[in-house]
Formats: sequence, structure tokens, C-alpha cells
Amino acid sequence: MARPRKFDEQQVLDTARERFWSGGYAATRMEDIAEATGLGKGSLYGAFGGKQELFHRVFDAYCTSVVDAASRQLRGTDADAYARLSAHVYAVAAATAADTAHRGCLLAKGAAELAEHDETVAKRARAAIEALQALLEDDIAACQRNGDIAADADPGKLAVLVLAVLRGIEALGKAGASEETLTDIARTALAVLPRTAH
Amino acid sequence: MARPRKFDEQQVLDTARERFWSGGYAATRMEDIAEATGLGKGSLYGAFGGKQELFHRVFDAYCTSVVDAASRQLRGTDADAYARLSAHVYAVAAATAADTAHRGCLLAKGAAELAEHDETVAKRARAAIEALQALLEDDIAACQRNGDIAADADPGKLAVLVLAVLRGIEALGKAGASEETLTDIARTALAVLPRTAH
DNA sequence: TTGATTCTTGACTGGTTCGTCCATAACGCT
DNA sequence: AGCGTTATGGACGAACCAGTCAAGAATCAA
Repeated sequence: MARPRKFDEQQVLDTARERFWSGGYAATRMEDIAEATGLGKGSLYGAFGGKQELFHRVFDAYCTSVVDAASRQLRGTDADAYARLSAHVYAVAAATAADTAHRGCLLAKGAAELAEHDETVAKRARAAIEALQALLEDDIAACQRNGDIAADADPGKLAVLVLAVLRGIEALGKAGASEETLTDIARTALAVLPRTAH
Repeated sequence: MARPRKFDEQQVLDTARERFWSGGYAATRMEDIAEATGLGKGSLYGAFGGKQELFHRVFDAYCTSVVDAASRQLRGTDADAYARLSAHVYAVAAATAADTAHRGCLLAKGAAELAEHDETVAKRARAAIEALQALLEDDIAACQRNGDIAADADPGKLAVLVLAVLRGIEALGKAGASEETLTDIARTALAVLPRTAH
């Protein structure tokens, strides 16, 4: 019936994410995104509404992908629960160290810039954090069932502690900490968790 | 000889800090600061040079104050070292929870927005983080000398872990975590540190 | 008092940016 | 092919903002 779109919406979102991620929300111009995608501004506004709505779409997708990635790393059998936790913590440290541009995590960056004045962003960030916490708690509980972590510890409290360490790794990475430092944090954090004596 | 300034430079810096802290760098207009201080734009530019230089002044002073506050909380005798560490960790959790506007820490916020593209901000943030790490390490070493923390642990590695937890508390606070959650993180973090059996 | 010097004020400039509009193009249904 | 519908893209409008500038004000030394 009507003229079809020439562009792939997902590709535009990916490109927009890169721009917002590198420059932040305020410092990224809609025209940057238009040029980077090859679209005209009219198409961009027609498809996404405006800068704020576009950022909301990008931010939402990013949060989803972060939680999904953690979910893939953390879900599984009780027998592997501790190995998964350990791998996840090291993976966050490695990923942060690999981010040589120190862009950090868009979740943290976007929340830092906008959460105070944008309830949508604040809510989405909160939901993502809660999801990550739940994933960690489930995995830690699995560790306990398998006898890897002391059964008398509160899995919820260990989970938020680990989450704080992970967010802290990210923050220190952005501040310029070396890969060695970040790996040390991961190793030390895992080492101080209350283990069960085998 | 010449007409003296009518305003107090320190007061202007304080006001500018509030604006940058609430709105971020890009979203704060020089005219906002001019209105908030009652100064004309000409005076502002005459005294501070420009927006970027003004932010650098504000950011530098903020970093200094953060490190100074930590220094006051963490320096002292070996006998009190563990009490100081504990008090400091709880204080960060309480301060983060008290920040109901979720502005977070200007050090983190400024670094998140600007560090990637502003070497001066990046350097200053790095220096502040390193100073905090050194303060924690000194205090943890004092704890070890006093027999409060296991002597075989590496004080440097425990220090960066604690620092990561503190930065993580700050990040989760901005994401909307409750005071109870933040206090739990503080408590759990202190509980998992390797203590010496008395 | 006079004059040299620095501060103050706010209007102005030049550039930038969000968002709109419209003429045109592309598609599928009939 | 003709038509209705939606996409395109670039020009345009309006607002905004960093930084400048010039005219006047305040101070003190001589």
C-alpha cells in the first residue's frame, strides 16, 4: 500500500547507541546520527519521534542486552554455579579493561547523566539493576545448594555485595584503573566470599 | 588602584558546583550560573575564563574535598584503624542513601560525562581515585599491624576491593537502591574481610 | 580632584541544534 | 496505469547558547 522503509530500524538503533555511548546524550546531535546512518532528519524524526524517545529506545535495548548477557552467563545447573559466578566476575573485569576508550557502561553513563531528570531512564536503570541482582542471588543460592558457598550466609546480601563490586569495577575502569587492578579486584572479591570447607 | 571585585570567588565556585552537579556539564548554561550568583556574564568570563575552565576549577576543588574528607575519616592510630575503616564504609553508604536527589558523586558524574574527551578531567579523577586507594591501603595496613585484619592478606588488594565496593555503593545508590540495601552492602563487605581470630 | 586600572553589566554576535515542513519518490492494491 | 499511503531528504524556522564588547562604575594613588 505504502512506500516501505529503506533502512533497518535495528541498524539505526545500533548506530545511535554508538553515538550516545561515545558522546553522552546532550553532546550527541541528531544530525550526527542522521549522517552516521545516512538517513535524513525527516526520516529519523518520522521513525523515532525525537531525540529523547530515540535515546529511550536505545537505552532500553542496551539494558535488555546487559541483563540478557548476564543471564546467559549465570543461569545453569547447581553443579556449575560457582564456576559461572567466578567466570562472570572475571568477564566483567576483562570487559571493563578491554574498553580502552573508557566509555564505561552505557547503563551507568546514561543513568549518571539523565536519571535525575528523566524518570523513564531512572526506572529502566533500576529495573536492570534489580534483574542483575536477582540473577546473582539465584546463582549464589545455587552455589549454596551445591556446597560451594557457606549455607548460613544470606544469598541476597552476598548478591548485592557482588553487584556493588561489579559496578565498582566498572567505575574504577572508567577512572583509568589497569587491567591488573581490575582482575585483582575480581580475584580478591571471589576469595573473600565465605566458602564451604570441602 | 583598580576597582575591586564585588563577589566572593569561593561562593561563585560553590554555586557553580551545585549547578554542574545537578545538571551535568553540557546541560548547565553559563547564564544559569550567572543568574544563580547574581553576576553578569562578563564578570564570570573575566574571572574564570570560560565554561570549561570554570568546570575544571569546580571539579578540582570537589576532588580535593572528597579526598580530604576521606583522609580525615581514615587517618589515625593503629588501635582505631579498624573502627575508622568501618565508620568510613558506613558513612559512604549513609551519605549515598541521604542523597535523595540521586545526584551521586560529582567525581563519578563528571568523569562519566567528560573523562573520555577531556584529559584534564580524566587525570584529576584518576589522581583522586589513587589517593583514596592509598588512604584505604594505609588504614588496612594499620588494621593488620593492630591484629584486626589477617596479616597474610595483601593490603593493596583489599584496599582496591574496598574502593570498588564504595564506588559500587555510590553507583547503586544513584540507580535507586534503598538505604537498607546500601547499609547491607557496607555490613556484608566488612563482614567478609579476612579478620584475625582474637 | 584627576587619572589609571580593573570590575560590572547586559546587549549583541555568530554559530549551533532541535524539530518541522513540503515537494518528491516508492510501493502495492485495484 | 492510477491512486492512496507512507517514506525521504534537505531546506527552513525558531530557540538557544558560549563568548565578546563597549560604556560606565568603583577604587586608590598622587
